[in-house]
Parts: sequence; C-alpha cells; structure tokens
Amino acid sequence: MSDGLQPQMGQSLLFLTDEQLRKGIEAMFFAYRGFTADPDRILAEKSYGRAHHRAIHFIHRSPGTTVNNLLSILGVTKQSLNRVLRTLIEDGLVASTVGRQDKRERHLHLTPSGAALERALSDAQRDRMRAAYRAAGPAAVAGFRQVLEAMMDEETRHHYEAMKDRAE
Amino acid sequence: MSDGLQPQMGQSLLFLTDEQLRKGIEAMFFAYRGFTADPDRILAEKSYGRAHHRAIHFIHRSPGTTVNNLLSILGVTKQSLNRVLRTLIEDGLVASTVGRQDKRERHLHLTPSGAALERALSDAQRDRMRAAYRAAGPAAVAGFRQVLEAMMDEETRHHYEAMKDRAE
DNA sequence: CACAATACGTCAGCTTTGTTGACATTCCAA
DNA sequence: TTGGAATGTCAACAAAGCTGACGTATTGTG
Repeated sequence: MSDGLQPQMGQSLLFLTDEQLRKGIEAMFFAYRGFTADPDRILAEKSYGRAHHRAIHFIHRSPGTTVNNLLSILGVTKQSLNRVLRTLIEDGLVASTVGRQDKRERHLHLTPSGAALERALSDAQRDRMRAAYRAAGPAAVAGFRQVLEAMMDEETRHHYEAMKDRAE
Repeated sequence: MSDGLQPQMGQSLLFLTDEQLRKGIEAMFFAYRGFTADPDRILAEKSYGRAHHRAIHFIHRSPGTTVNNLLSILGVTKQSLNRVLRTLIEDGLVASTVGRQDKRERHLHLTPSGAALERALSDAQRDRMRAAYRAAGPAAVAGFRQVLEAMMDEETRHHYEAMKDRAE
C-alpha cells in the first residue's frame, strides 16, 4: 500500500520514499523541540508558557490587532486566549484599549515592558535560527521555507502570507 | 543590538537578516500546525492525544525498546509517559514484555491493532509531507532537512542520527 | 552476603493550555 | 426599537506536562 518495493522509480523520485518521508517527520519533531527550547527557558523564569510567547509575538507583529484576529491566527478558542491575555494585561505587558469605531473590539498593544520581553524571547529564538541558517547556507534556507510553506493548511497559509510581506 | 540598518552586507548574507529569521520562525510555527493536523483528527476519534502518537511512532520505529530509552527520546518524565503507555497497553495496542537478560526492563512492541493505528497515523502524516515534498522538489527537501538538523539540540541530534540510518 | 544502584510502576498534587457552556455588552438591521 | 449577531469574559473541566515520594524487583559491587 504505502511502503513496499518502490521498483524502478526515476532517480528523481527517490526523495519521496516512505523512509525519506519518515526521516522528514522525525526531523520536524526533533527540530521543533530545539526551536522552542530557548524561549521556553526564559518563559519558565517568569512563569509564563508558550501560549504567552505566541500572543506576545503576534501582538508585536500586528500592533493594534483585535482579540478576534489574534484568535484566528493562533487557532485556539477565545476562552483559551483570554486567560493568557488577562495575565499579560494584569502584569502590564499588554495594553488593551476599547475600539473607537466598534466598542466591542479590544485593540492590543505591547507596553514597553512587553516589548522588552518580546525582544528577549525573539533574540533567543533568532540566535538559534541564525546559527542553523548560517550552518546550512542560503540555498538550504530557501528550500526549508519552501517545504514549510507547502506543509501549511490552506487557511493558515493565508495568515502566513499576509504577515510575510509586512516589513519586506 | 539585534536589528538595525544592516548596512552594506554582502548579498550572500541577506538571508540572515532579522526579518528573514522572523519569517522562518513564523513558517516553523504555522507549518508545525499543519504537520500535526491530520494525525490529530484520527487521534481525536479514538480519544488519544499527541503523546500517544509519539509513543506509538517510536515504538514502531524501535521495536523492543525499553521504557527508559523511550523516555530519553521523547524527553518527558516517566510519570508522564507511563500514563500514556498504560492506556495503550490496556487498550491492547502495545505489548510490554519482561526483559530476558535484564528482567527489570520492559520491552515494548506494537500489537497488530497498534501497528494498524500506527499505519493510519503515519499514512495521514506522510500524505501531507509527500505533497509538500513533491511541490517543493528534491533540492528544497535537502535544504529543509539540513536546516532542521542544524536547529536541533546536540543531544537530540544524537537520537535523530541514531534512528536516521536504521533502514537506509 | 549485604547493600547500593537501576528500571519500572504508581500515588498525589500542581501547572499550563486546550476545550464547552453560560452570560454581558455592543452593534446593526429588520 | 427590538432581536439577533458579534465580541469578549467567567466558570468548570480535560489532557498532558511537571515534581516528589515511595514500593518492588532485579542487578551489580564491595
């Protein structure tokens, strides 16, 4: 069915064997651990989690965004996001302001201390990414991004594309 | 400090700008969601979670592995793994046998129904991976793997390498 | 042999982060 | 103007991680 002999395939299709795909799956699993390891250490000190990191990241990326918009980017329920957001607001890292046009909306911004944490997390994560990029070289990086983009859900890719070309 | 003007860098270093790195970070985040989406759907039906998937994956990959070995691959505590393993054994998906040489060890294998679930999960995940690989092409795939490997922790990479060359 | 170390399992309790359900507020359109 | 849709909050629960403590069987060592 899925595995098997894979007889006389063209040399060019060898990268599509189940074994190659399995290696890719494992690489993805192990790499994601490294990807989150450094920010996780910083977050643990402040007793925050990855959910806080994600919220901070995307608020930084899209200042003034609404809760609803953040929700669809993060792909979680509003209740789940709300808990995280509440602690960030209480701790003075995020400012929530009532919308001027639509008063139901809350617009989210990082405060100076929120921006400072964002910077610390971002720096830690980028350091590792930079080392990996440097080790692999520009051609590999292009391929890396290509495969990742092809792996996203349709809807997710829209979010990604929308943000991609913000500060080109 | 980390961002800034980045003046007159060689063309060859443009892929290391903070903006490029940020895109890579977001690509990683969004792609990982796609990466887990299909198995998650299957798991939800059977009220299992990703933790079960990971255990099943690596037991399939290293049949007869011990609890301790699985622990160090997965990077979780034994209490956490035990909870998952117990349900898998109760449900008849995993068999745990006392070691022949060292009777303290338990060797883990997938039962036929465990192997069937592994196959279903694996097929779903590979389908997406295959589509992404095919869309990106062999050169991109090579780069993808290179960057991921460079992103791993030192210790994690050992686990990865050890498994990589099993069924080459 | 006695005893420390190892491998595994389990109990209790806590945290983070996801979920659903219920509800208040605000806006808009019939 | 009023009822429904949209936005956001509170409460309660579940999955899956964690620490700490302890029991048991087995192994290896002084």
